[in-house]
Formats: sequence, C-alpha cells, structure tokens
Amino acid sequence: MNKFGDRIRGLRKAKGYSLRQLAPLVGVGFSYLCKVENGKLDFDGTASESLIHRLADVLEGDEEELLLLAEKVPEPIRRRVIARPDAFRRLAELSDRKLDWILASLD
Amino acid sequence: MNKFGDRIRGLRKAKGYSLRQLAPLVGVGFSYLCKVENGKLDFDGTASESLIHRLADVLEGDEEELLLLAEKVPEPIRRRVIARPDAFRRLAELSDRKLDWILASLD
DNA sequence: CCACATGTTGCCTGCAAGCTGCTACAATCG
DNA sequence: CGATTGTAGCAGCTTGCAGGCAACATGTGG
Repeated sequence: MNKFGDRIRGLRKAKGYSLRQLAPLVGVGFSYLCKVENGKLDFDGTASESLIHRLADVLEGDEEELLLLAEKVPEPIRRRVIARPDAFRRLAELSDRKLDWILASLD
Repeated sequence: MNKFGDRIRGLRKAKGYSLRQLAPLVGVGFSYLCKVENGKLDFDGTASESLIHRLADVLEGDEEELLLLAEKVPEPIRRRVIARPDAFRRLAELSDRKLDWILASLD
C-alpha cells in the first residue's frame, strides 16, 4: 500500500533517472526522495504539495493523479467544494452506483 | 469576508457566552478566541480543525458547515473524493448551473 | 576482486502553525 | 463609579513538517 511512491518510482525509471540525478531537478536531497518513494518519511505523512507539483512537472506525470495518490485534494477540486458546499455535501453522500449514474447522464 | 468568525460569534451569543466564559470550554485563551472571531490571527490562516471541532461541539453547531466556512474540506467529503477521484474531478469542472441541475434530478 | 554508482536509513536542524499568557485600553451597563 | 466585555499587541513556547548529511548496504561492470 504505497501507491504514490511506487508511481513516482515508475515515472522516474521511465525517464532513466537515478535518485541523485532527479533530486536536484526537483530541488530536494536524494535521500529525501528515497524516503518519499518508499513511504518512509519520519513523520507519518506524504510529500508536500509543492514537491508533488515539481515531480509531476519534471517527470511529466499527471499532477492531479499524483495528488490523489498522495491522498491530497487538488486545489481546483478544493475550490469548487468550498464554493458549492451544498452540492458537494450531497454528492459525497452518494453511493458509487449513483455517482456512476450521474457521470453517465452527463453525456 | 469573515464568514467563519461571524458564524462563531452568532452561535456564541445565542448561547449567552462571553469570550472569557467560552474560552475554557473549548480549551483556548479568550484573547485567541477574540482573534478567531475577528479573523485577526497573527499568521494568515484559520483556527485548527480540532478547535473547530470543539467549538461545534460546545456551541452545538454543524461541524461540516463550520469547516467549510473556514475553507477546510471535512473528512467525510475528503474520503469520498479520494475514493472516487474520477467522479469528483469531473464534477468539480461543472458550472454552477449544471450542478444545480444534477441536484434537482436527485429527487 | 575492486571501483563506483545506486539505494536505504538514522539522526539532526530550521521554520512556521497554532497556540499561551500576559498587558493595556475603550466601550458598555447596572 | 466599578465591573464586565471586547480588542489588540507582543513575547514566547511546543509540535510537526520538510528536508539535509553522513554513513552504510547493495549491486554491477570490468
């Protein structure tokens, strides 16, 4: 259960980077990157949003996907939830099946 | 533009508490509470989630509503977004009008 | 076998969030 | 008047986040 780290590692290998090569490109130390990939950060948590942003950039990954794997709510979604709390409170209570139905009816 | 503080103040008055009375009930100092209500915290930010939780409890307010006023995403909603990112990424892109339409069609 | 790149880990630090806890002063009210 | 209430400023303090450094392990080609 380390979806985020595994994804990062995958993207990194795909680009042929070593930890020491990638680290300076995203502005952190290589040892920190290692911990990020293995989910071994001292404090139980994940990388900061700004680091995820830089990683997505350099590795050409989907930033929102990475944020979600790291269990963070991406800003565009967050803003929308805050703007329309009435709507999202209700939507959040819906079953998977009803969500699917709504998505289908959007076309 | 101080929705959260105003709401807290309203709830507090409704219960007939003074700042100095309420403060110990939620475990903070009265001067801090004053700044929370007036949005004058030293660091630009809002009260912590745990304080909001205690306030909702003591003042018998709706915790999710208060969190949203403080521009924080409540846990139940957060979990749902993480569980169904595909759905919420799309829903977040919808206009207010389309959201209203969906809500209406839920009955 | 050695040299060297790569990955892993433990400890250590800087900094900002989220408070505490005074203090002082103005406004309000019985 | 005296007591209560709200407002504000300032100095600290504790915790957790974010990351650095140095040493150690593992692996790989020559």
